[in-house]
Amino acid sequence: MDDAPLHRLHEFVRPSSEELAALRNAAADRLTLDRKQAIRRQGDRVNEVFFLVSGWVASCVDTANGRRQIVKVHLPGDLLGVPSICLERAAESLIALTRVTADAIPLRSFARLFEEAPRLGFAMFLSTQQERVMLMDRITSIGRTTAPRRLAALLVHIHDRLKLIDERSGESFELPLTQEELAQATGLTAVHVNRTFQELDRMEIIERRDGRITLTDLSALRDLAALPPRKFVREPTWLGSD
Amino acid sequence: MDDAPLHRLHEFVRPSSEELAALRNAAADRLTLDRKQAIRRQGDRVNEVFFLVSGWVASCVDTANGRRQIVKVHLPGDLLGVPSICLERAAESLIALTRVTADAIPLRSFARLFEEAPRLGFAMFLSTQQERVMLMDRITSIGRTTAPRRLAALLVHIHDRLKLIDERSGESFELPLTQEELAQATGLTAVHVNRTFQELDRMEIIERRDGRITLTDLSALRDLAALPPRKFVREPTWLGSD
DNA sequence: CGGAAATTTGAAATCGCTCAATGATAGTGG
DNA sequence: CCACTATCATTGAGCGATTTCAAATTTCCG
Repeated sequence: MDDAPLHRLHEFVRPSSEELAALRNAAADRLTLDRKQAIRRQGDRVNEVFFLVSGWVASCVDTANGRRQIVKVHLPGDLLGVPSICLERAAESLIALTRVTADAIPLRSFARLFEEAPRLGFAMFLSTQQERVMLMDRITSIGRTTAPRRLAALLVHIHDRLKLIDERSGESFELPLTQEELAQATGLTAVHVNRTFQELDRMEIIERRDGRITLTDLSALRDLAALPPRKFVREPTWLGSD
Repeated sequence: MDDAPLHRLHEFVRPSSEELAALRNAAADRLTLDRKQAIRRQGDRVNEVFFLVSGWVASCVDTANGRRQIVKVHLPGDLLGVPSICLERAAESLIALTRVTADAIPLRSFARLFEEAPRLGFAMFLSTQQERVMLMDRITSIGRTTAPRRLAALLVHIHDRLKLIDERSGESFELPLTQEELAQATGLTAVHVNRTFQELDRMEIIERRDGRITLTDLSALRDLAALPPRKFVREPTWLGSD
């Protein structure tokens, strides 16, 4: 009956059943969108956040001169649009990368969660810090590394997150991003992403076949990415006993 | 007696005197460091966060192949090292850009703030979302724009933040970053930062003289940066009346 | 099957990097 | 107060990674 994926904050605390109920109740209506459609657009008034039930979504920032950066690729279980709650108008567009279903959570309900389930609030705080670390790593990858490393970092990142969602997920998965979208995520050009893919192919550390990608040599790919390893805490001791 | 700058979360709520007291009490010991010294290093065990009392600090991520990205330039009033609370080992090094004084806040005390002053907790949540937006904008700047635009974006960003701290601060200020450090922040090379500065000089939108920089044509600089305008909310209505 | 979208290829241009050297500035100790 | 040193800023030349533009091919989808 409840087909919802595990919420991201399960990574940090194990929510009680009341807390889970509070989360469920917060959602107002459910959206369904096709690939390429916008859940909401940069500049829109901020009235809600979204819980991604199924499908992939990109958070995009568009510059004044019409260039688009994908700042985050969201997988099921993610909260979408949270950064913009501190703004009057949305910082990012939320664009469906696949067919998507998402639940809208009005800001008022979202804020109430913090009062009604403070532990959950703190878990969300931790989860946000995790997002910050991932953004920092992404900046580092884009700012300081070459195209093959950037692509490697993105692939490894997605791989690791898929694994977190589904333990059975292996080194082979569907990658529903076009090369144009991969370019927007890595700060490159579609053309150059294409050539870089071929380079990784040639090095035999990845394989591509009809929309699927296989990370043939995951550790080589990880080395190439050159990002520091990140080990996230679960139920940190300093959180206190209660 | 209390020379501490306004805490960043003042941007979102006006804390009560009890809340301010709780904040003050959370701090354990005060550190003083010289330029170039590390408050704490990437990979260190995470035991505390820091409140920056005076001076500038850079949050840096180092790649496995020895390159450094400055992911954030901190000004007085900032909390330092918060992203790493979700990790066992620090994601970033905190490097003093000037002579610095900072208060260490043990994680246990930091967590207690959320229980004792929940409104403050929510303000910190909002403040973190603001950080996320700024990281997203930085990624966009680095991933999708040219060197002059990146430098413009950084300068405008710092200008705006200085203004927030001190209303009297104008378009002219000390910039205590070397060109090497500016390069690490913008994803460029020191050499190229130098040439880009000369270009901005020639365009007469900035002026440089002994460590000071003047944003001669702020709006031109803003246009050049090409980042979307961000208007942060104060005391959002959806936060509820109490 | 037809048309649109996505991938791939090639060639040329450009932006930013590397390397190496020179100047400028500031701090240090004699 | 000056010589000495280290750090930082600046310059030049050549190179290389990535972009741009344009076209060809393949894949996807209705």
